[in-house]
Amino acid sequence: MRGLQNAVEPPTLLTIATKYLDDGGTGKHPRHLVKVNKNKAIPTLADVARRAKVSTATVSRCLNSPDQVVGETRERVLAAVADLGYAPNFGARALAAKQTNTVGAVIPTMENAVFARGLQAFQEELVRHGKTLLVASSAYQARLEDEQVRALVARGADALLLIGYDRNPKLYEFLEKRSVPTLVAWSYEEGHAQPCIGFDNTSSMVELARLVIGQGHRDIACISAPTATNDRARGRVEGIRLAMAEAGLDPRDLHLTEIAYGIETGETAFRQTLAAAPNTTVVMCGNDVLAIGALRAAKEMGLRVPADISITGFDDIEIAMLAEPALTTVHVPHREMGRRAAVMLINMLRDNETPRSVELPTDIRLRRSLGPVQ
Amino acid sequence: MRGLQNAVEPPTLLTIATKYLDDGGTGKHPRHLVKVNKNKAIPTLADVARRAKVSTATVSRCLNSPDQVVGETRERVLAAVADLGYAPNFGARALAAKQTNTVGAVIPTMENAVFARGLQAFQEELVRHGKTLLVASSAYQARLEDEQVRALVARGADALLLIGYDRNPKLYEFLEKRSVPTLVAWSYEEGHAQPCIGFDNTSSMVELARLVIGQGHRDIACISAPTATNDRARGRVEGIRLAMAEAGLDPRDLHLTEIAYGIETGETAFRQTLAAAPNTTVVMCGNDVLAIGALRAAKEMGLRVPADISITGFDDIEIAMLAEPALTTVHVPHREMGRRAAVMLINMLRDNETPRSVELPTDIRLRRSLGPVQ
DNA sequence: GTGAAAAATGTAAGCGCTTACATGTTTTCA
DNA sequence: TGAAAACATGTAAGCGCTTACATTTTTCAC
Repeated sequence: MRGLQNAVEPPTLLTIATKYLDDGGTGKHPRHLVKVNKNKAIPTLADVARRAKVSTATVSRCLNSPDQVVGETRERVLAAVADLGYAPNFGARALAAKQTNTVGAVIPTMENAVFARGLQAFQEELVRHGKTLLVASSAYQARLEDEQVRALVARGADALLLIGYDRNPKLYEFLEKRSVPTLVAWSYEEGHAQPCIGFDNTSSMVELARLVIGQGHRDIACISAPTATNDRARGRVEGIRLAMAEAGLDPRDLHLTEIAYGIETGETAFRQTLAAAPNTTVVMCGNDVLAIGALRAAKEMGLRVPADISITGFDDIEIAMLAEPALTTVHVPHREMGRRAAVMLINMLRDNETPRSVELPTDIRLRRSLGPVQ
Repeated sequence: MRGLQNAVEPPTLLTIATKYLDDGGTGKHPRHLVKVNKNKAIPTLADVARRAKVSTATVSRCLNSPDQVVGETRERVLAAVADLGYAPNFGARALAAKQTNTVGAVIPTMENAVFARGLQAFQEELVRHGKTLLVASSAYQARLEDEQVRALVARGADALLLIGYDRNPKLYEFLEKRSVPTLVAWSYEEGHAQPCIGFDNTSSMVELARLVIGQGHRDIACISAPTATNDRARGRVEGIRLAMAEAGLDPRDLHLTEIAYGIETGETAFRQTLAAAPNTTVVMCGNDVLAIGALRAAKEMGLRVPADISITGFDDIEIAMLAEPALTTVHVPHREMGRRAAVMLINMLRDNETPRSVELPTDIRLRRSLGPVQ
């Protein structure tokens, strides 16, 4: 930021001299350097005002609401701004104006394409409205997420985008107390104080599971991220169970393995699953990354997909389509979610009111990795 | 941010009453609301100080250099902080301390896994040092990048991470003038004022091209991102040419197609390439994403890879290994690059000096998509 | 126990903006 | 033509921190 200069540069001869001489010996400024505008000190509003022979208020108005200033004056000020290479000091502006024009987002990780995509669209839309994005990631850890949220708020985030609803109620209280508009994405659930934009993880998975069951599968296994602190993962597992119950199967028969997201972990979980439940005919995975791992493990084990075993994913990231065989999965409109999340948050900031939550549709992408039971 | 509350909430009865009564009728505060700590006004440092019965300086020290405060006092202050739910005001802190503890990064896009990965590692390392990440993306457009860099600086970024060296010299001047420490990543080139961390795009590609030529390929085509404003893309193409010259081939015979990065664009470019240069036996792509597109197009065209045509990529993202056939590519240590970039930038911020640039090694991942000429 | 040095804490001056209100100047129109 | 309204600009009070320097308290060698 602008003042940095003073902090990082060793005093030059000029500034040192200034230090002791420039207050005219009155002793009124015993401790602070007086700015010397040569010597590349960074210009302030006051410098601009002086040069343009107007008050600081007028300069400020020129910059923030130019139509309040008459043409001639404005030009003079703008010329001074250009001459001096002036740019406003961020901290001062934030302090005085009580907003930073910065929006924070805490996501599990940028390494999963779903978040990278969503965030990219989110950021693009923010820029369009003159906002900047602060990013932090939680690595799917509640404690880290908590810290990051607080850090972003402390860093002046005017509003926040969070993924999913599961988190410490204290954190929501904190956000409430600080009146930080917060939007939840990647989930759609009724009955929360915070608005959301997302999709219904449960019913999306119900739909996919119906399709799976329709193919004759009865021995279903699921590889999921840990469900205890992840409402999206929980919803997806629940979806499978609901569809099973609906089809007259016992939901308790679902063979569930919980493991962190990752290709390697997906491989591991797949092996474990088949070791523990050898009759499994389909492995429904909590996301595409796990499914890719499962696919790879299946290949290594000499199993043909889908002849010997079917595998499904969730998200429809690029890999899903490129895998061999291509992955049956649930397509989620990540980019749209990101873009619209930005719009909602900007409106919340402007109108200071809670908007209606938005449910986005998902759809099944039926590809070769899912086949009928042999 | 903190003071937002005043700005967005309509005055309540309580605050209205306060407005006119609370200065004890002295008229000393005719225009400003006096804070009412009930009624969810946001606590300030002064509130904490009052409650802990210490000075604001002590509270500040507790928060910023706790070891300067004796145990008992510190606990009392921290208790007050917790009771009040205090968190420092960002703008005030930035203004007074002349730094934001915020680092900016402008990358082409988060949607390419290489940047997502690098940025993820970058961010994790920043967090470890108490810094926050400001992100913007340029979509590979110079003008947009220029704007974003200026925006991040205006938003108080203490330091900046940029991708590649190619950009308007004016922008470098600007950064120089504002003394914003800047690190260039994804490139390694000598002779620039800004330090960098990255790899030598040219020599990495030379190595891969040697391997290709070693397999007997003579009719080489290349699909690259536009080279005019992208030193990395330019270096890679140059690498192919160098290797050709070295092998006694005419570098001008390289059939080059420039197109934006993307799977679809890769497909398109591949078709164009084979239409224009049907004797091509290998298509070397500027990155993995283009290569995946090429691979797909080849399949659609009924070409066997590598029997009929070889294809190579660059980056070694996840998809490269999962593709069918798996992609021969140049492995780049993106995560390490991101992590170390953060460390370098933090050191630059601390020591206020330009560090030595760091060259990271790359290595070839030879996989099935490259084979000998038939 | 004493005095000096070290450690802890307090005081208060900014940091560079925004903006409520005050003041001065030009329009408008009866 | 003159009073009111509309407009342009100025004045100066914060915004909530950090930190240089001042003051008070503790520590410790002798």
